[in-house]
Amino acid sequence: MAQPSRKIAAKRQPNRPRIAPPANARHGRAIRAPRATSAVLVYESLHNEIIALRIEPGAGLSENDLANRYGVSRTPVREALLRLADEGLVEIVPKSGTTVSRIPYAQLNEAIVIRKALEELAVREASRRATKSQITGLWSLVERQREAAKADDRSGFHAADEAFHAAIAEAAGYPGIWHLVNQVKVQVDRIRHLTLPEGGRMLRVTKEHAAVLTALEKRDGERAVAAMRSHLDGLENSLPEIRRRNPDLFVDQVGVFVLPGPAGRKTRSQ
Amino acid sequence: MAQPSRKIAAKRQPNRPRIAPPANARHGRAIRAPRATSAVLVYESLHNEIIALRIEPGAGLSENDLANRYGVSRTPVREALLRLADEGLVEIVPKSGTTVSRIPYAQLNEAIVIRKALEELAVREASRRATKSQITGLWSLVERQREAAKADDRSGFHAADEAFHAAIAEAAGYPGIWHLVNQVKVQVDRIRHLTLPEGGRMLRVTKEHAAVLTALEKRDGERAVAAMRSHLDGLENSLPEIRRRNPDLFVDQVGVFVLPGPAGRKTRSQ
DNA sequence: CAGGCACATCTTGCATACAAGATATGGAAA
DNA sequence: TTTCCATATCTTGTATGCAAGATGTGCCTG
Repeated sequence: MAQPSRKIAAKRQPNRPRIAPPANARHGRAIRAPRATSAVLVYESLHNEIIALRIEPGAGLSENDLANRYGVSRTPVREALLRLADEGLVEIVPKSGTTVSRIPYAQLNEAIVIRKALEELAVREASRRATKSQITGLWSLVERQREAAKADDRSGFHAADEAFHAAIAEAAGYPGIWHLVNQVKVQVDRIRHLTLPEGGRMLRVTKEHAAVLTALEKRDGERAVAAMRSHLDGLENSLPEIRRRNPDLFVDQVGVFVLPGPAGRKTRSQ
Repeated sequence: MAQPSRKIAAKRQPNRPRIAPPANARHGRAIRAPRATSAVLVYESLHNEIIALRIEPGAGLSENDLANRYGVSRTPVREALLRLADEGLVEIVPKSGTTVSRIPYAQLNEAIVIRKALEELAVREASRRATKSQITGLWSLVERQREAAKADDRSGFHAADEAFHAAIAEAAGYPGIWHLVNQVKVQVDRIRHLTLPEGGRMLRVTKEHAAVLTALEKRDGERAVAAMRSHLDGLENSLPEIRRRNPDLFVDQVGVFVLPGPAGRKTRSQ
């Protein structure tokens, strides 16, 4: 491949956009205003399927198969897979194949610790800077969440949960924190569906949010941080039990052999 | 686009890799063991050019031009640009064009604050968990940095600087922190070359690292955190002056019009 | 029966052609 | 002169074909 022959600058380029693109990409991958292209649709579909564990960790993905399945060509499928690989949800081996990543168990604890650090920063700052209207909005989110919990609407509950955390970051003046948290918690999200429907969990989480918000409203930053911390401790403790129940979904260390023969447990999807 | 007709799982797929891919993707984009493909080479080249401001913020990039310049087809160029767009270094407007992002000034402070939170977490934990050999390795990095500073080797100095921070995260047992920090500080890196060669800066930074490490070695976590914090405060204060000297490189808010006519200052590259 | 090697067949990486939309340009009309 | 519109030409998005490597299969050889 040739090196660029000269400094890149500006021969006349007649078709240059005059409007700065929408404020999507903040710190990185993040939201990216859906361009509604086939590639984005495929990406979102695969992302959801993988996060929801509807595609089994370790399963093979073929660009051709996916292209047929979605009725598009390999090009947008490939674009989607490359983004998923950057997120760590699939693993591409150059001339060989692409598989859905197993959940890297060692990263789960790390992800939770990092998330706590980021969200504590957010809630501390939000306690100082949140406006009255932002606090009102947060209360309405808590209320919406309570309603979803009572109606046993898990999907709506989860949506309100995410909106709450995003709004905290927004109120802190650091909206990028929520984007980062979203990146960090990708693998953690995959085990969300594995938590047993422990009775009253949703109402408990709602109360924890309310506790955070009560402290925040009183501008008691440290108490808000503590409440957020204990809120986020919830999942961490249940990790070992979840793994015990679903051993095949996890992997200890990436880069090791997966024993395929009769000696090892058959871990490949088929 | 058709929806996938049935649950994705496992018709027989003869060519499935048996070796788990190398442990590249940790939390996200991150390192990704260089696949030495054309797309990666183009990506790395463009990434470096943009970070070093050798390509002007606001300049237009055409896939065709880049393909010619690098002597490859549009396909790998496109793959590189998509990754850069996810990182926030370029902005793609669908059927119109691609430009190098201007530096979003508002995000710089946020990035620095987030970085501080992450690195404080890392150094606190490293103070507890670092092994003797890790501490020895850190001292050698400080020494290497001191040598580069004395030799006025800015590039070597910067490499050692980054290695030091990465090693702290490693010693903390949270290597993913460094990957996150790398993502967060992308835009900040772009103004690194704009700092005036304030005399003795490199030696001062080296001393700050030594202070962090001295506290860490004594297992005095809080003092190490404080040292790291003041270390990272350095750049934050110089932001306004840097912007004052290079107003065209920055943008306040994304999503606004860029006045192209004679009424406004001509901000496009050509 | 065991080991090894050639080959068929899959995989991803890249090049190229086409499609559809956005912008700039130039001329026509007021 | 100013405004508007048709159009040429650029842009990115997608489809498709080819290339090169990797893996599984089965025959061949010992």
